[in-house]
Amino acid sequence: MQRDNIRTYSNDERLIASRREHIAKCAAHILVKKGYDRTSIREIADACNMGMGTLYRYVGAKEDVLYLVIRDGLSKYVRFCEEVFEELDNLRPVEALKHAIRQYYTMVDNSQDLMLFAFQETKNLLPEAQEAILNLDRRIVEAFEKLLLKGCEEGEFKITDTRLAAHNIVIAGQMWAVRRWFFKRQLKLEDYIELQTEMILASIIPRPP
Amino acid sequence: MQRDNIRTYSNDERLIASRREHIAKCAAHILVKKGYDRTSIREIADACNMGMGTLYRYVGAKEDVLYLVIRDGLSKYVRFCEEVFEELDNLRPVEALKHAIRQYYTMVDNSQDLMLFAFQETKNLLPEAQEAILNLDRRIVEAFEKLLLKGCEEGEFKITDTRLAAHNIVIAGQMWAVRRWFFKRQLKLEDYIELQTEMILASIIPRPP
Amino acid sequence: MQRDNIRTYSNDERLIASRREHIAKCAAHILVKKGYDRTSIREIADACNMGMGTLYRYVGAKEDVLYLVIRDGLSKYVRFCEEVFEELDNLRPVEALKHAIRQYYTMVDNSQDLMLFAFQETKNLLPEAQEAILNLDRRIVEAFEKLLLKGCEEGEFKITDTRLAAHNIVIAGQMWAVRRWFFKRQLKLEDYIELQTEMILASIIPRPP
Amino acid sequence: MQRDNIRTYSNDERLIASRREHIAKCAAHILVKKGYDRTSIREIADACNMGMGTLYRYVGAKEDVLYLVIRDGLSKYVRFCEEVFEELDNLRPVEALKHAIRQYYTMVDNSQDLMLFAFQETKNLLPEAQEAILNLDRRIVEAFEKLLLKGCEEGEFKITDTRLAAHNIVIAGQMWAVRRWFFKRQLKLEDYIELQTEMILASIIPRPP
DNA sequence: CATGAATGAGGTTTCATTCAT
DNA sequence: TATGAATGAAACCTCATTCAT
Repeated sequence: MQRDNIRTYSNDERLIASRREHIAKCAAHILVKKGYDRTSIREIADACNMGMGTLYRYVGAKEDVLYLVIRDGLSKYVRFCEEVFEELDNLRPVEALKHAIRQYYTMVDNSQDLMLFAFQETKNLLPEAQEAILNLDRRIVEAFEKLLLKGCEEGEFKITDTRLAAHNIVIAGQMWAVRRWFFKRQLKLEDYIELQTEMILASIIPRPP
Repeated sequence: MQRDNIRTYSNDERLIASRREHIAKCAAHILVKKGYDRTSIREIADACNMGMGTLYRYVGAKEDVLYLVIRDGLSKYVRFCEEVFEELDNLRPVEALKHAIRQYYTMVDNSQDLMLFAFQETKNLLPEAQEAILNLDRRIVEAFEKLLLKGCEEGEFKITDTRLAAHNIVIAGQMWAVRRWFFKRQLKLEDYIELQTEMILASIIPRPP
Repeated sequence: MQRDNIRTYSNDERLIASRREHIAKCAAHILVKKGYDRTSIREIADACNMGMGTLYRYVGAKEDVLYLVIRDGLSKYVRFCEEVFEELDNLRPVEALKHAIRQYYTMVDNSQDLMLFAFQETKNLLPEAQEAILNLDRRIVEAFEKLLLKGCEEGEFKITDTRLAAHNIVIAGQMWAVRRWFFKRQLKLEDYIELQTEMILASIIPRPP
Repeated sequence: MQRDNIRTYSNDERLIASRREHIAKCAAHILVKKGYDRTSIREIADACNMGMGTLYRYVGAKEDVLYLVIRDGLSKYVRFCEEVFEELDNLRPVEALKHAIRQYYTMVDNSQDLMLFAFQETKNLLPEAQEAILNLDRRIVEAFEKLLLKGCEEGEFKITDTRLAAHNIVIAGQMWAVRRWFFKRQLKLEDYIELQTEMILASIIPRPP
């Protein structure tokens, strides 16, 4: 796996895909909870209601499970974002951005553990797999960038580097998960969204001369 | 260690401190390069030019080496920042902030690997040790907050939540290390600093009515 | 193990039991010969014709091997004694006791090494496991006590404290194993049995007024 | 040591002897409490208020400390017994034996821990050292045997094998230490002495025809 | 296709002993 | 003479992976 040319014992592509999805679903919880290195294959197999041998029919190495879990978890949200953002097309740019930020930050809040996990454990993947994960991240950034570009075109935003601006928006969202120890005591998600939105808008809405 | 009341076999506080510093210095490179879980005690000891037994005279467990490395690396920069920021006192707030950002981001750039490492591996520490590390982070945030508050008092900045704003500045800096895969291909540090400074200022400098 | 609720990786109770028996059998010789602390897990595994990992599937810690060996060895003999003593029911008390002593002392002689081993190493077990071992010892004492009590009832013995007397009989037998260095040079088992029997009887057969 | 031809760094025989006595005294408690294998040289040295290096000036190996402790502890009591038994010369044999038993059993009771320790750990000594320890045991047996022989000569005892009888007396005493778990719950030392004395006498006092 | 028993390399940690000071 | 820092062999134990069933 990971390289998508993993040696597998099965030839039924359909079965393989479905089993891998099952694995990604079931292994997520225990991996996220215990950490990659501290979770054994046995525990993963148990969590998947499989024998260890069976697990290895659909996965080439432990690392592959990690990849499946992260990819499955993140791509779900990427797709969700892309769909949601699509629907914002008929809103004014500022409104669209506000909605997008809210959606994204809420989504991050809902899957804090997974995000943090992906942040910490992606390093354990092979370079190719890492790249695949990072691409998911890129797609989110690009989705925001699209909104920003549209705003620029319509003259509502003034941004030197839209890619960077989009990036900052995404980062600020992820930080809600990664640095929750910092915020949680003094800030509610709702406040966080509001404050960050305010700051973001302040930095991209052109000021009168 | 970690709790700073580790069982040690030596009573010479001076020696312990110096050896631990040595360990923090020498272990950093290999730990950062290979990752905590993939580096064995034997490798760490070798990197420190010590026998394994000697290492364990100054450290209660492998985890302690991780703590030493992270704490040593980060605290060096925290102290550096605090000192540098002190000297910005006589500058106008905007200038002071610009300088501070430049200093901090440059510093992050210089110790990219360590920052990323700390980000990914702090989770392996005991809660108490984690807290100690996070406190270092807090001090940086507070140092920036101080600058922002001064700017607000002097009427040059207008910020709803200075803590959050300071936090965003720090995050953006750390992101240069954590997400270098994202930037490196298209942005030089100098550009990054300039662009981020621009966006940050835009979000905190009050606009004329 | 030891507590009989050891964490095991297998669920097949039958297999576990059979493997543990195998371990008890195979590990006995080397453990008895080299001593518990001086025998490594690797040696034990070799003696069992197993990989170390396999050994640990059926045992939670090295200590458990010790428990298995001692329990297996002793319980075999306890059962043997209880069965043999049962058959002495129709003999006159004096004859029954004589037979019992002979049987027990002979048995001790046959398993000298194990008895000595059990004596010396039981201290390494967890309290619960120690208790289990000591209970085996108690059963032997009780078996003898039953014979003594019967003799008292029938007026053939006169004993102030039957428990203590039974205890002495057992001790004298075990001493043949524990202190063989003392006896072996000057006494054959046969002589030892005869002399001890004589002294024991002298101390419990009432003398005519 | 042990072989009394240990390589030592000192030439001052007097100093060596005094240091070794010191070691035997100071190490006894911790060794008895924690067991030989579970006590480290460091702990022993600490207990002796010495550096580890210093300890090794007077001792050739860890085993030697064990030997010193056991020999020192036991010989103290052997000498005590021999002296006490000497003073019983003018008593009638029965009375003398009664006193001797009481003295010995009481002594065992006072040094239960050491006796048990010696019992369990002597096996860790070199054969020569084991022999030295066992000789101490022999001396006690011989002391009792002397009393028994005197009684036989004076016609008050009738014993087939005085050595064995003496041995049984000693064993019964040591059992108070070794099997305290068995007795302690139901028997006080005083009772134990009385009962054992009764049984011993019954087995050696000739009965009228 | 499914299973889990078996494996042994390799992990962390301890400790008896030496030797420079 | 006294010290204790340094050492590395060897201890116990885990676990990713294979393969016979």
